[in-house]
Amino acid sequence: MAVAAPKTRRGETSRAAILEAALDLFQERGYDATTMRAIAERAGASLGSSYHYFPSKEHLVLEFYRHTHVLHAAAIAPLLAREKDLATRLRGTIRAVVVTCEPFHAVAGSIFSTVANPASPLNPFGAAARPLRDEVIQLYAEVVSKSDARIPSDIMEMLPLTLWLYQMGILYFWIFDRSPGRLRTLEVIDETTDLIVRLIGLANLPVLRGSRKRVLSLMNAIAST
Amino acid sequence: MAVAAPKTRRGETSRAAILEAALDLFQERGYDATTMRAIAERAGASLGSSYHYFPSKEHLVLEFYRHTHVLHAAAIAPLLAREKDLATRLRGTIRAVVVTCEPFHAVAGSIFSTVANPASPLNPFGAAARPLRDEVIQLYAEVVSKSDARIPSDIMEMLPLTLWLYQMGILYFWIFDRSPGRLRTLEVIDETTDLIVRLIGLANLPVLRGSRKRVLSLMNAIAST
DNA sequence: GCTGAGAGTTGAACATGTTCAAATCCACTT
DNA sequence: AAGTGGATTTGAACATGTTCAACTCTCAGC
Repeated sequence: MAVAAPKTRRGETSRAAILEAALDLFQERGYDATTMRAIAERAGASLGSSYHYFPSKEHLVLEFYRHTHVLHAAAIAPLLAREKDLATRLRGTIRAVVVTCEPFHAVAGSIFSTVANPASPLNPFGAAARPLRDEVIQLYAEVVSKSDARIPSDIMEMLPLTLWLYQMGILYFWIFDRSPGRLRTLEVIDETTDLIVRLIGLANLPVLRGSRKRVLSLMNAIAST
Repeated sequence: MAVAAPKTRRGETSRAAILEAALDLFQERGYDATTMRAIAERAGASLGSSYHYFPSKEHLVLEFYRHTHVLHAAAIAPLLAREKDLATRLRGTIRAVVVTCEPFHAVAGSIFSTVANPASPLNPFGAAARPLRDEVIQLYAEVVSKSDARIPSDIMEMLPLTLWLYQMGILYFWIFDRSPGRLRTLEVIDETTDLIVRLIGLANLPVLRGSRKRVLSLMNAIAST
């Protein structure tokens, strides 16, 4: 593995060509059917060059995720700037996730299996994925904090991480969704986002205080591993 | 892929030798470091023979999983026969899962990624894995139904499936757990099983009725997909 | 213009999961 | 005993992710 940032203009061009070829081919054929040789060929580079800039095929998928994240963030920016209602912000954000990923639905399954593997450097909980993960969590922090909802600080603290996990759950459901226009996923999103906001409101009930504290401290313990 | 059940005594012997060699090597060296050639060699068979009985290396891992399920069911039988308290039954059952799987911790990542792969016919939500899945869910149905807890029927209906999902979550946490004796996982199990039982008790509160109905009907809708 | 060091490139070589057509074995029939 | 058909076994061949030592290119400093 020889991870290397390009240091010349020529290097930048090569790296960009390889990445673009990879993203295109992943969309066209899926992850498994895309060989490193095919990527190199389409990029007009050699096999070795690909490995000069990307330590492994899986690292190319990570770039793929980064790409969709950028698209997603751009897509929801107007909504987040305009809307103050938490349920609306959350629903719009999660809906935008599946809408943004829609072009990749056919290949999402094979990519998911790679990513779910705890041994993979791509694993969302691993170190390699940390910068991207933090960015996404930060996005959910903004969804919540710039809404007009009044949320207890202990919940507020865990909410972005929780919503990130929730988003992954939705994506997993979405992968299986064969309904036309992915309507079922959208319905589930509408129902669950509404439920989440409602349950946050209920968390202040005295009878729930004990469990709430326990749940939050448990999540804190797990997250700080 | 040429999946084949052995039809002679000789075939049974070969299949058993290959499986045993695989299980041994997985434990000794882990999944990645175990090559199909090494399995064949230790089994005294040829490379092609392994593929005659097991369509892929991952299928060998799946046999591993089936094996641990049998061990797990046997391990908790006495507890389930004796104990009536739901929290105790649940805690014991889940603890037994990770204790049973402990020798295979190093391989578990591959098992999980195999199982989580939406494209694979072995996916737990797919048809091929249905027998094993139903067996596990049935086991959780027994954990709940033969306890002395009084549980509303609508919750009772979704609980086994939910607990099966919960078990998968615990296993995923356990895979990442590097603490000595996997103590962190055991702590999380104790805390979460207790929380689950407590939350079931709270579900009857009038103020939670609405959300409870919505959550359950959502889960029903998802499960019946 | 020459040179050298470092950046970039190359493709052969390797390891390993998987396939497959041919060879071998064996229980049974005739 | 010879034949037969299916089960079993074999290992060479293939596909593909990855490594690496050698090669080429570029350009700053002289």
